[in-house]
Amino acid sequence: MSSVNEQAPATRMKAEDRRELVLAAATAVFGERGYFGATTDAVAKAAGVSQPYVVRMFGTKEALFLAVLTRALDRLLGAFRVALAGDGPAHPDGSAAPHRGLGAAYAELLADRGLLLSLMHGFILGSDTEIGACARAGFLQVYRFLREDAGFSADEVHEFLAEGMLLNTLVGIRMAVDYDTDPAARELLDTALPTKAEFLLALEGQRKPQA
Amino acid sequence: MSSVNEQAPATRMKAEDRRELVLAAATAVFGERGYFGATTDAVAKAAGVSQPYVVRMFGTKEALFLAVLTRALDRLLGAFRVALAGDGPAHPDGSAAPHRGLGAAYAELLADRGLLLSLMHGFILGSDTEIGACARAGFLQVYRFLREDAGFSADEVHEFLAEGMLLNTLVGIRMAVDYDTDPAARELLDTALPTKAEFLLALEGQRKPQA
DNA sequence: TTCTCAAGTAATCAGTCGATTACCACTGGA
DNA sequence: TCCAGTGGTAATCGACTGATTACTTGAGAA
Repeated sequence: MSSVNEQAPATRMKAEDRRELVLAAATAVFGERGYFGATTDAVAKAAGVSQPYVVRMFGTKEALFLAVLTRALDRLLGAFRVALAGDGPAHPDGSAAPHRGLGAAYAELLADRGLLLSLMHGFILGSDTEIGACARAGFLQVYRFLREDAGFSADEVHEFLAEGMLLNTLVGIRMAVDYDTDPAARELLDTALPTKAEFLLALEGQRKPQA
Repeated sequence: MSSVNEQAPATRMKAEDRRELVLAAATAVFGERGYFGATTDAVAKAAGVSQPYVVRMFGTKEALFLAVLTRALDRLLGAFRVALAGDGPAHPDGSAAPHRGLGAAYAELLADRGLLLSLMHGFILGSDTEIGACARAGFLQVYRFLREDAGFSADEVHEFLAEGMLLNTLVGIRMAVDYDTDPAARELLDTALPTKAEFLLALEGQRKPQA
């Protein structure tokens, strides 16, 4: 219908660019259906290439998923780092309070549904040997960043992560589809996304175009 | 090699009991691998019956998963209700503060890994038409309970749910396996489970029997 | 005792999916 | 210009899985 989707022999492209394109497509697909629910063929179609090419590019479906997780974590930490960097000058009183900046950065990451949802799917598959190890390492990497680089206290990290997991869940459950019809859903979303509710609703394509 | 697992023609049983047994097994399997990752055969083996019987009992795999979600929500709300009921008398000052009681009830539910993890898997599959609808309805049911029956404010529900989602994630990711080796994991778990860390570690079977 | 229905299985099928193989076509340097 | 390597596909295979069918067995009411 729209965005990423071709059909013909797929215009030639440098492998690195194609890889990034496939990773982006895979992130979307894994985010929607999880590791087991996603198929390499769905990823291939979303990326506009053939299924065997996707598999050969990463070796196995599992390796592809791990690549998606790694890329998502890189993006997450990257966004956090720029938020942290741009936070200092804008803070005249000198004392540390990067919560706002990092929170906003996180909220913006929600724009790519697949990114945080793929991570979330990975988190929940902790029983899987390889995926679990990757997920734990990534989660702890984020923890350490918040604790050490961002200067959060243990309680602050804890609160920040809890907030993040709730947001991920609300996006995953597509709570926004009930925003207009269920008062509880509306209140919950308004509370969880103080000023961002409209923004989130829009990018979920759940709202009529509205005036 | 322990708990639920038989082999021979499965001793005869009343359908209702068998159904509960299968639901318990399915909860464990879905909790570990998610909806798509779990197989009806794995559920059957865990319940000690044949695979066709599992399917015929619920019609489809999806119906089985929905039954698991419904049962999990019933248990969750049931545990909340008893916690809320037993909370009144123990509170001499009269003012409302059921947070402790409900939090403890939730922590105890973590003992059944599958219960909250199956829910979590359902939550994240919000894009699926049927599962998503069931998950949203259940989530909102919990929200309303906390808001109306437990008397939480919108902010309190929000905080309580965030905490819950983080706990679910920590259980799903099996963070406890890194408790002994990674200081960050230890700090995170100690912060998230103030007094319950040891308890959680034990029931994940991740700790050596310890003195 | 007998008869019937509920509890349960074995066998098997059709669709799906990840992976493999063999092949094709462009592009850029010698 | 040629040719080698890279970017890509078509065809297909084997394993897995959810579902279906047809059959078996035990318990309890008449």
